[in-house]
Amino acid sequence: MPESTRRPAARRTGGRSARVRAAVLQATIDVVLEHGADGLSIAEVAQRAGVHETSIYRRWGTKSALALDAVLDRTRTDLPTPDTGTLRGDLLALLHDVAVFVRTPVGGLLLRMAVQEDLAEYEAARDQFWTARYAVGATVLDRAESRGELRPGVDRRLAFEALLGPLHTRVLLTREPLDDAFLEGTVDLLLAGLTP
Amino acid sequence: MPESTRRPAARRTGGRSARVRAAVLQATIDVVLEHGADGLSIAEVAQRAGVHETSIYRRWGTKSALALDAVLDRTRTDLPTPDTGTLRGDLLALLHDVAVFVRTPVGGLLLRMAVQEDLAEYEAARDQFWTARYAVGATVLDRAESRGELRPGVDRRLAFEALLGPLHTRVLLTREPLDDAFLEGTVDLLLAGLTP
DNA sequence: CACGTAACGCAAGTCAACTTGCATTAGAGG
DNA sequence: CCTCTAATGCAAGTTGACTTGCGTTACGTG
Repeated sequence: MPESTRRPAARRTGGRSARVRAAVLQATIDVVLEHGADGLSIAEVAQRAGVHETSIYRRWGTKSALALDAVLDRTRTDLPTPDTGTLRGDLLALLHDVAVFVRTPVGGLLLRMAVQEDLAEYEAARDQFWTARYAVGATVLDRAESRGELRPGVDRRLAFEALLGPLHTRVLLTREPLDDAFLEGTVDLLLAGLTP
Repeated sequence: MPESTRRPAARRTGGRSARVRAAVLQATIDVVLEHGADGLSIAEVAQRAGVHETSIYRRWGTKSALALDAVLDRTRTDLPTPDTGTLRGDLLALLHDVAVFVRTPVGGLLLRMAVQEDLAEYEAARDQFWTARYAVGATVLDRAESRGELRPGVDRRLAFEALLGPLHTRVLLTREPLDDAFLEGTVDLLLAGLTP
């Protein structure tokens, strides 16, 4: 039978598939929150979800892919766009929101998994995530410029990286605390610069 | 026999132990560079090093610990302290050196492994690493202050985090390229700040 | 409501990380 | 040179990630 006469291989959207997926992702989150990211066991997830191990392997393939999908499913990636009236207030609100998110168990896990390079299939998701975040930063900076609070010619992307970079460094590498002094210090340094 | 009468359990420093350690670490680096970090196999390392698997497991315990030890053994953690005569030149040289390092296979691997949290035993090494790096940054900033190039009251640690943070974000999260425009843009933004 | 098939259940097996108990070897100290 | 023992060699086993082949179920479609 020629391939062209067949239906376009309609996927099963609702019903059992959706139930299995929801149960597995929920069980995955539960296990990760209980035993940590390294304590994730496919066998335990399968048992809790009332599903056979094979079903998990056929749909997700690897443990990493399952964990990432579960975390992404629980993550609202849309960062609220602050509008406090001042650039300093907006940057501080942005940085604070991100700090709250990465201190969440799910948020911290997402950040650490994003560092792993073995998940080529999620490149699109990564690009979409950062594009959305950079758009929030650009909006904040555009508003500041229209208020005359921004030095002309500032690259939006560089500025946003300068805002979030120190936070990422602390969380992922040095593991120093994200206290208010750090958040405010980062924003004030970014606003004023190093030169007199 | 009371413990106090025994010799202080002299470790075998030279000889076979040292040879085995060197051979295993060299083989580990070779395998990682060939097959990538995920393609590291203890069996292959043991075979190449002419050593039994058990010896590796008894000394390093886990695959992660072995990989980290091999990378640290190959890493000169001392970052040269630049002295170009200007703050901008020094910051650019610092950032450039770090960029070159993290683009090295071993450097990139070290950075990614530092993110993993399951190696509690290496906390001391991490603290020492970052303390040394921050000292380099502080020296550069101190010299700039004595030349009158630095705004008074700048926190050394925050300034250094602001310099390296964007680079870490690009390498680990967004995976954008580390071209010269990025390095110079980051330094110039840090120097001038966002405000007019 | 009947049919086709995507998705699931089940059993069996592969592979590599990691463990354990015991024999053997080779440095370090006397 | 002799002894003690830390470190290695060796064999056997455990565990969990991941695969494969096949029969079964239940959702989607006519």
